[in-house]
Amino acid sequence: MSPVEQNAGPGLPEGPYELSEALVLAAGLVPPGRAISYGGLAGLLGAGGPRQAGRAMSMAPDGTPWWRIVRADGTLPESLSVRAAPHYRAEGTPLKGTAGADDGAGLRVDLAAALWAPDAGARTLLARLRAGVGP
DNA sequence: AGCGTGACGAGTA
DNA sequence: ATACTCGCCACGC
Repeated sequence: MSPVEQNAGPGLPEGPYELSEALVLAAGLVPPGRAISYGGLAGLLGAGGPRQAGRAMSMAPDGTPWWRIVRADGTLPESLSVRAAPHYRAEGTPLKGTAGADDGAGLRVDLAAALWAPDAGARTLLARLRAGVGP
């Protein structure tokens, strides 16, 4: 099964989408071991901005891989970083400066290495999200 | 309407 | 690398 099918399943819900909903769905397309910034996620949708992406993640339902959406510098707020640590370890997400806190505080994702570049399938789904969020 | 807040980001010192 | 400022923009009071 392809990574895209694994994450997107049979297909996206019918639009139109709330922007926050589209952002959550887009986050769900990010494969394990990869990551993208809040601003980057919004950029892929061509709508909203980093602050909206952050707010969407804060409200995201369980099951949303929120730890794959990080700040532009690869960090997350401390409390979130601690909760994200086990996921990064399990997914083998490229990290930078792994030395430091063992509790996962202050982790920094190596975005240069982990940055998610949507494949053809994901780009198709993103295009559908873009089309559904505008109107 | 104004005003503070926030899972942001870029620029400057 | 750290600290601080500004711009951003949706929300809630």
